[in-house]
Amino acid sequence: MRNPSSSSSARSRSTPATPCCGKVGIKRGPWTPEEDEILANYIHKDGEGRWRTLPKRAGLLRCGKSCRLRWMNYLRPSVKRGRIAPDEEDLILRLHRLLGNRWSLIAGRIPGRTDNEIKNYWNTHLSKKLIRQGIDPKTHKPLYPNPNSSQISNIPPIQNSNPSSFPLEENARFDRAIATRVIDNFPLTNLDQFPNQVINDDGAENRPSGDGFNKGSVLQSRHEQNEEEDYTGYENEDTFSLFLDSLINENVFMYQEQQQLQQPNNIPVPSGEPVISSSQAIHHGSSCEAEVSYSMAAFGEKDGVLNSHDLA
DNA sequence: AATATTCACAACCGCTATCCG
DNA sequence: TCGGATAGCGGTTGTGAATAT
Repeated sequence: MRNPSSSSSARSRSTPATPCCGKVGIKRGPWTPEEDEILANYIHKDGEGRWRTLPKRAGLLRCGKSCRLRWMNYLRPSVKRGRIAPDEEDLILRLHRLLGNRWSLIAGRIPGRTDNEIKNYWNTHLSKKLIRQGIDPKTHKPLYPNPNSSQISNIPPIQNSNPSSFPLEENARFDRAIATRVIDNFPLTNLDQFPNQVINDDGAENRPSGDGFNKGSVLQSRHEQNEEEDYTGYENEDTFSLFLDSLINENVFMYQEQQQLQQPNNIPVPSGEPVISSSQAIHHGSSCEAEVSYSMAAFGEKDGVLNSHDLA
């Protein structure tokens, strides 16, 4: 991996002089350690935000957009460096299967990883890996439905970091059934209101004010201002977060049961999906356990909970 | 050793959503 | 209501490093 700060600003040579902010004389290309230090020191002193005017205030010959990107993707203390771990890779696969190219949403569930990093990792590693396995990385469906006509039949399968997460197609059917139902109940704006989350040293999750957290904080302030009104967005946010957490743990029914406790008859189950029986499981406690077993069997896991050793 | 190719990823671009006067 | 400013997102580009020939 090349050192992003040590290389010369070759991009500025090769790219036409059309700075993203429309200003001439703005430096582009790789950041130098000196620039990094100036930016980091300034943000530590004055905080994030007001990116357009930040370069001038900090004394940088960069556009605000570039400063923001550099801070978000590289300089932020919460950014984790290093290789994507197998369990992180597996989580990316699962979340992508559920959310598609919603990189910021995916990144929000993987502490310390940025959307850009996950996007890059997907494009350079995971999408190719899925293709080699005969799986369409966009749909997570088989590229060649008929195995007899498979053009990749002679290609040995890639060993997945977490074999229990495959076969993907089985999982995808299940996940999409859930996702369809949930996304229908969480409009796009609500989905996008889920900020990245930062894990504190003590392990608690916070929602700081920068890096996409503005929407969440605005949402909260709106909620506080309109407590008298029938406003459900904030509840949806918590519910969706809970849902994603449950997916991460592969315990979808924990989510569903909490849904039932909070809002009975909240999410209609579409017909024709295998998960439809889960609603029966909720309403008929005796069949719940069997349905959990069925659904989790599709994930190749036991007891419906994804343990850390399962991911290792 | 020289050259070509592939890989990995930082950075940029264009666009959209939201805020705010 | 409108329009400018701002923040954020996802797609794409282009570079240096690594590897193959």
